[in-house]
Amino acid sequence: MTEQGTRTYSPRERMVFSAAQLIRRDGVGATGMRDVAAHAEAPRGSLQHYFPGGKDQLVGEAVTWAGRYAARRVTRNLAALPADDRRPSRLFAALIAQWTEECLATDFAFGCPVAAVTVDCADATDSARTAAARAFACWREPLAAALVELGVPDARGATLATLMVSSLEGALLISRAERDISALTTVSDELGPLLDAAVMTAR
Amino acid sequence: MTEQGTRTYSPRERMVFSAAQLIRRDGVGATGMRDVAAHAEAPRGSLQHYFPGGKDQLVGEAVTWAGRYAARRVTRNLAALPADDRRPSRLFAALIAQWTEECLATDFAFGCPVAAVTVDCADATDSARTAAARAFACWREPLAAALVELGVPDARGATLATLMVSSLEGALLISRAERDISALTTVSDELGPLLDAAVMTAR
DNA sequence: CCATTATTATGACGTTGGTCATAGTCTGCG
DNA sequence: CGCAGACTATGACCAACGTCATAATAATGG
Repeated sequence: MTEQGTRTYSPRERMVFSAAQLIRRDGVGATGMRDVAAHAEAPRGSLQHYFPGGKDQLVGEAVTWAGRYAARRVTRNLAALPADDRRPSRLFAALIAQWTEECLATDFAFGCPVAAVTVDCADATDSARTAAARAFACWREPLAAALVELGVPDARGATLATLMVSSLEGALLISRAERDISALTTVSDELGPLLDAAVMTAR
Repeated sequence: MTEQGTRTYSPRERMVFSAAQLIRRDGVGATGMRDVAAHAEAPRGSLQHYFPGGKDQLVGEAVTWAGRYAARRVTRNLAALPADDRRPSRLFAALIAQWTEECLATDFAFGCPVAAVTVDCADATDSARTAAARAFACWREPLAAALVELGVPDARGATLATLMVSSLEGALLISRAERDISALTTVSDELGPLLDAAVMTAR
């Protein structure tokens, strides 16, 4: 009721959001529709009303939402870079740091929902697989643009963005399995110089 | 019966092997015990006999097997490197190539079983999660040793191995979602120079 | 105030999954 | 032969899931 800064979300939005949360914690198979409704504090009857396409539709929307969320993180972290030190390595470190904090704060309960959908549905439901592909694209696109803005040559922006997302995704996987953030920090430290070197080659 | 080069596997081994195959294709949740027995052409009754610990035990053994399999791949590809060009980038490219061929040959049906178990069970069954962690360690260890043998300083062997596994794992995820191997080749190409540069710094 | 639509409530159906119980078959050895 | 032990066969149980059918309630606009 109280209309503060954070706007109030509709039940439908909450369900998509909750689906993404549960999926990235438990996987697609272990996430039930009833669980989603309960987690979103939304009526169960609304499921078939808002998502007549069933679970496939809900999973698809959840992963799409996750892709846009990741993209927002990129542009936000780019904007937050200090004016006197805007190197690609700083952007990558900031992104890794955000995931790292999330791991620590939640005791490694959450992974990436896009990864979860890919692993669980890549060979089953094609709609979910293509949604995951779009989510990855939606994530890499602003990242490539950010790299170019930071001085990386156009030709390498996209490939380095792919490398960044790959490393982040893999390190997140390892960190979650090991319940230890060292994989994340290692990737950030090792990849930083490579990213900054790409700026120099523009010369 | 006929004792040729490929030895014959026991029903128990076949079930562990089949479990890994099905898990990396469909995920842990979507892989049923009955499916595993059928895929292994093993009697269903043997499940409770060989795996009294139930599905958890089977999943754990499958991911452990996968870790050892990945480790074997590393040492084998290291040994197969040409004598006149033994750079870390060649080893990484060979590993990536193996996954790439597998993706293409199976129309991107399979991912990594360790990733699947991590995504599906990290927050549920702790035994599976620790098994996945051990599998990652079992994979990285010979990789770090290989890098050192190729001239990488001891201090960086482990961290670069982590970076390699992370990138490979993440690129595999993206490639599977996109049904396109470009993420895998990109990672291989971009990371190669960095790996070789680590040899030079030994000077 | 009514009618039409949007939303929510609830129970049931059919399937599938993991697990257990029980009994059967095979194997080797004394 | 006969009897352990290892292995296999099979059906039942219970819980959970996605989906559907049906009805009730709220919101909206004329």
